[in-house]
Amino acid sequence: MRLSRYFLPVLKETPAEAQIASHRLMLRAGMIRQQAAGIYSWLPLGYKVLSKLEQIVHEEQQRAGHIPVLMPTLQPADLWRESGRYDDYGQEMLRIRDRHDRDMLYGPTNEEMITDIFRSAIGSYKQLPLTLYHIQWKFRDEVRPRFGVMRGREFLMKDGYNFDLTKEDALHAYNRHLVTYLRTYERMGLQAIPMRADSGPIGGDDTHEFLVLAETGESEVFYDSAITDLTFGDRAIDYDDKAQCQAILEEFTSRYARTDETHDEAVFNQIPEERRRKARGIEVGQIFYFGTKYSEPMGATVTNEKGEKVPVHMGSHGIGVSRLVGAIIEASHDEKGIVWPDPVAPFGVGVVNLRQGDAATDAACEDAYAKLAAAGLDPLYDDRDERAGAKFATMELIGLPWRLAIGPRGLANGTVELTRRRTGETMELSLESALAKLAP
RNA sequence: CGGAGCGUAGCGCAGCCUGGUAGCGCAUCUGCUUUGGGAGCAGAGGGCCGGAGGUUCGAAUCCUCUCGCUCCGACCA
Repeated sequence: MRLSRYFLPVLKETPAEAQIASHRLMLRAGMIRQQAAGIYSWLPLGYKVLSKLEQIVHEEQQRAGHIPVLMPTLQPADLWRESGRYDDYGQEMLRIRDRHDRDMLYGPTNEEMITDIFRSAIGSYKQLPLTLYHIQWKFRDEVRPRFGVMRGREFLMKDGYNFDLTKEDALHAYNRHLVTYLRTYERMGLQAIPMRADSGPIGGDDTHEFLVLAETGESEVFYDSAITDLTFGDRAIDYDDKAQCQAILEEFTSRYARTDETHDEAVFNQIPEERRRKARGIEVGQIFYFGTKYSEPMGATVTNEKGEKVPVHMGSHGIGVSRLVGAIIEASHDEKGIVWPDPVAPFGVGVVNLRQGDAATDAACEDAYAKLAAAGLDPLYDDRDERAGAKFATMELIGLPWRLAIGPRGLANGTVELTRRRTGETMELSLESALAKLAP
């Protein structure tokens, strides 16, 4: 992409309303524009990152055999009357009436609707297990939206739902989701720690929240520092292997890690003092097992081997995709701007023309741009008629992992400058060597 | 939902107390000079002063109502 033809409305000054780093940087980098309290348009740069996160989520869900669907944002109130949540949910649910005076709502979550879909088509235990998920916009009419996309009213969430014959199978689905989430967050360059949490209005017995440690997090968390040494890595996983998934759950949840809702000071104090950590975290996902809470009242049953109709065991599992954009920035930025982890960066490399209009420099930049694009590196070429300083500042603000600076000074020696955003480390080398380094 | 603020040019702000030509910086446009860390000079464009009522000869400014947004707290998949 040529910056001169792109839409990247960066701001030199910080809008007054933005309090935390991710919100400030998203506005300054031209990623989002606020349309109302807690409601944002996603501009090209932000949308690109959001799409990359979605893609990673899709890949990891489907790797585990979970099946994508897409449910609507608007739902009929009657479904929610069946589960009893139409009255329970409170004012966070945006209620709408259509032209025929039918009660509708903008979905804050989809347990009822997915249960309805399930019951309309599935009747036998032989069709289980089944896990369906979608990535769709949700609306929760928060009393006080804040922190940009971190606590918006409208937000993009992946929500998945498992249907199983027995509690044991459903708990395997729970474990399987935990495993997929560990890999998902790690692929995004994040450390998200599963912590025992409170189930809240979804209800249920078992639940873990995934938290990214960050000073601006809304949750207070307590953990054993040994847990931050764990990495998922590139493990080969058989998602149908119950023992393997169970072992991973135990590996990642055996150390103390809890939010303030479930914190137990006495247990916490048994950890050696030097490993006790109290910090703040951003909740980026949650998994639940809730059994027959919805299947029973809504009649989602299957016939088992003995010919009996039994309600299915369910769980739901969410990842806050739009919130993750903010969470990644909170976890990865410096005083100059965003520092994207490579896998989620909106562009792979930024090409900076240090002397726009100089024939030799322009030609060298065009050449580099074409080669980077051909190598699949998705370059962003800053070909604006700006001075070098302004281009550097923009590149640092939007946080691309690599910057390739080309100017007459280097060209005289046959070199370009390759700079790593995260470290600031700069190498002067030939274009060919730079290409080899970027696309080995 | 309690408390506190703020709405003036695309962004950041001043002006309001004490009523009388709507301003500053950045950004934008034009020209010239510049050109390796957010350039300089000269010129130009851009405003329903959130909205509606009211007071007044006259309202960005005073009064009333209203809408929107933000912050602190409570709440929060």
